Amino acid sequence: MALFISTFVNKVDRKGRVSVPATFRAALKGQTFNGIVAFRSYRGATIEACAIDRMEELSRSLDALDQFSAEQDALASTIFADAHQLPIDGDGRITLPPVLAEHAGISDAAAFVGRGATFQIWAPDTFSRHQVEARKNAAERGATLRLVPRPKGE
Amino acid sequence: MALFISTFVNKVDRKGRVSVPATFRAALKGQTFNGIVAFRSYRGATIEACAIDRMEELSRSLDALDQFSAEQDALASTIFADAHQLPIDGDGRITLPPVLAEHAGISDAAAFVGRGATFQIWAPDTFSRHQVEARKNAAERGATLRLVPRPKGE
DNA sequence: TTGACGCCCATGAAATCCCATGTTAACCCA
DNA sequence: TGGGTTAACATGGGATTTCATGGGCGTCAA
Repeated sequence: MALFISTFVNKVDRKGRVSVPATFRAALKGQTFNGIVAFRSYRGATIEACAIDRMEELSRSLDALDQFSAEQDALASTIFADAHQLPIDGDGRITLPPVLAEHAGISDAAAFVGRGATFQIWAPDTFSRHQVEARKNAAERGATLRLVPRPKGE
Repeated sequence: MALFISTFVNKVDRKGRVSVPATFRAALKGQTFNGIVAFRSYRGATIEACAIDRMEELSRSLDALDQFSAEQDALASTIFADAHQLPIDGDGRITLPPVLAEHAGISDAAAFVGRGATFQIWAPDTFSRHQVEARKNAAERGATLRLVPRPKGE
């Protein structure tokens, strides 16, 4: 299972390219598609990203719903239609599509933020503000987490 | 596993030809039929499309319904009877049959919309309106998708 | 003959690959 | 432990290929 940890800030060059942090690339090894899948977050000014495996899982989950149902339709067009497949080039970089960069307010630098099985891409200053908020929030609410037992065979 | 992701808008030339997005073509590789299967959606002004493999799956699912039932008959005649096999030419294009183009209101451009295992073909402006709706719908209902565990051996 | 269709080629723009460089971090050896 | 060497990585720019798109030509059938 791919694990994305820590935060890295890299530059965006005039072609719109950014290096994907080396540790993230390592986590992506052995996928059927050498790259990431990215889409606009519907919760804020950030880009959500994950490996293609996760999309395959999502697709299977969609198949479990009734084909041609309204629910299936809404989810499919929200998740898959808006996603972008970003291949990683020989130098470990991706090119950010303008739509995504604008949504996140990214211009000359991008912050890669690990979230476990997925990660996010932020404009660095937007992220620092967000992080302060999130920490405060967690402290106030005394957020806790219960560990889920490991599935068999992993 | 074939996965159709993202949205691409391509032009329709005066012969009725459209380029199938390169990534979609890649997802279609290794099929028994080099092309797509397309039929009019009965839910809206769009064309449903998928690989030939998917039709075989649908056929199996259809067999699981009661033979001669109203539902089985409805699906069989809306999907299979209406389906067109559209071969992909040497330049990666298909020719849209007038019946389908008219149903979707497509004239000079077509939007290829990924939905995981399948995709849709829309008139670009019709689709943008639909997408706004779908997003709102998904957000309101807080629609989430329970991830289905990965099958063994994958 | 005319139109539908398949096949081939030309073109411009955009995406991708390739190489060069500086900088930082890891490593090794005395 | 400290200094020097090496390797990994991020980054910039140029070269090359892919891709979408337009058009032409021959074939076949109505």
